[in-house]
Amino acid sequence: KLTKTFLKEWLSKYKNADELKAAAGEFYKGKKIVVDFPSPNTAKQMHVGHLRPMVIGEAVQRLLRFCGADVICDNHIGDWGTNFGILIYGIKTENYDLEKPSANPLEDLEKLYKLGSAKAKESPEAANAAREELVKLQNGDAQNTALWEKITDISKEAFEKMYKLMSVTIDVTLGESFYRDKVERIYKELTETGLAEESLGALVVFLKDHDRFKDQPFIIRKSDGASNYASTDLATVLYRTEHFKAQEIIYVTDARQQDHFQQLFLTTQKWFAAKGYPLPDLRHVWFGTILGEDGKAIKTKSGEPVRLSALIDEAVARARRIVDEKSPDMPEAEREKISKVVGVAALKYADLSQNRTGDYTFAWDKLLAFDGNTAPYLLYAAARMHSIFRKAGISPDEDFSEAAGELETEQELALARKLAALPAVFEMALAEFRPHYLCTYLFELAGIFSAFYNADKVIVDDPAVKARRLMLCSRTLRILEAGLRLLAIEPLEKM
RNA sequence: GGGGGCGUAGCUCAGUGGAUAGAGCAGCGGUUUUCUAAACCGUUGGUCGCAGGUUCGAGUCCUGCCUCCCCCGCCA
Repeated sequence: KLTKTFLKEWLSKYKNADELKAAAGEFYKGKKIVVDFPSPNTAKQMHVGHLRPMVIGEAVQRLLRFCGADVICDNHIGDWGTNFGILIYGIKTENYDLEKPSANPLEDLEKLYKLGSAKAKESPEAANAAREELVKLQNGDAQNTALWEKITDISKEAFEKMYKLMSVTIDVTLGESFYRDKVERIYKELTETGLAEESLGALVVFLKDHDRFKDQPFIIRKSDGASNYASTDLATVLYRTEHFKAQEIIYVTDARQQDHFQQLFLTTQKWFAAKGYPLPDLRHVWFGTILGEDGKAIKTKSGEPVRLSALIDEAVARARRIVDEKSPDMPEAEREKISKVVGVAALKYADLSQNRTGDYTFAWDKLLAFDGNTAPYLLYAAARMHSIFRKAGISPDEDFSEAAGELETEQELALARKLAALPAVFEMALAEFRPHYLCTYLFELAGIFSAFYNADKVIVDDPAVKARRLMLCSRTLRILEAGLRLLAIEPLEKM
């Protein structure tokens, strides 16, 4: 039971995001953490499958930073592998000019890959030619290297646009190609320490004291001698430990990779222990699948993954229709800006508000519903708070605590109690990196505020009542906005 | 066969061993001369997949079973 005095003191103490951050900074105080996300593959357009790693990863990294961690967001792109042989083969057989301007170069590359892939399936000659292109690339052939670099540039440029649109933070981009020359050391050290062994021509790790992984191999070098996901991931752990001095590494990927990361973590533990390397905390923050109405992973009618850009366009268009309907008097430019913010925010929030370990059903109506536990509801609540201060001609940054009288009404107390509950929310959201706890809190906060807003008028004659209600509005606004920003949603002042 | 996840109101989902299991949507009924009605208030709706067990107390922990989704040697 929190007394009125305690609540008043709490509200007087934590006035804005900076003060909350200073207090929250104790949680992770200076801890060096690498967050691995969203890590897409190059030469492909982003699709609906990239939504979750982007929004969950970004929310997690922002929460960590807010709580005092020293974070590096490392975008571990898939820019190396067997598929480049087929792609280069496709580019060459079609005489495609990568320098030629195109409305959607990534879409062109996808088509070329499909073409090359189809040909390689049809004829052994084509399959061989594709393999040769790969070997040439791997051996540093000038022409193929130039093509590969251009493909990477085109991909990165397209990704940058998406990151900007989605407010995704990238500190470094060290993809799989970066670790090309770093895998030899992995083979050597894992063999030396007796962890890796030859099996069916491949180099594999069997974790002998593990019920399952004693028989299920962790393949770290393929039988053709090439590296794979496991090799580069091992090299990456080492690099992050040695170069970044990472104390914790967080991988944000889908649930299907759980076995991979368990094997990676267990192997790393044994390997680092044998070599005396400092072992960072290794965490796999995994998430479920976005399902279609049929209960299967979402696809378009033709069976293709839904483009992320198409999803965003649709969200913004739907937001626009609502803005036009609700605020017809607003200037065109402002309606456009609000639609963009609301549409993207709705898309992100629909994902973040779900417990990440479950699958969830995608439905346009639900994803873009502006009722209930959604971004528009929260944004609207914040906009109304701003409106109060605008109408009153007072800044929300003023300190109202001196003039504020004791909290009185049921709604005032409910709001104050909810505000003071914030620290527990951080604890919960961070314990297992589940941003939906923060979403639930913000939704409840906005709901209690709305009830308060309806029941207790803020701009009243009594100066003590007015001051304490303005104080409540100011604190609610600052916490709501800070919370939205942690979810990478930029609040609006009007809508 | 082994492993992971899911199963809670008509639908979509929350739920930290603790009180009479919650929200949104849908349904029904209200609220506006008053700071933005994208709001608020009230109300209908539950064998928490099934069966045992532990506990003063289980949606939550343990065991077994069932449905569905996913993973399990050269993709990432």
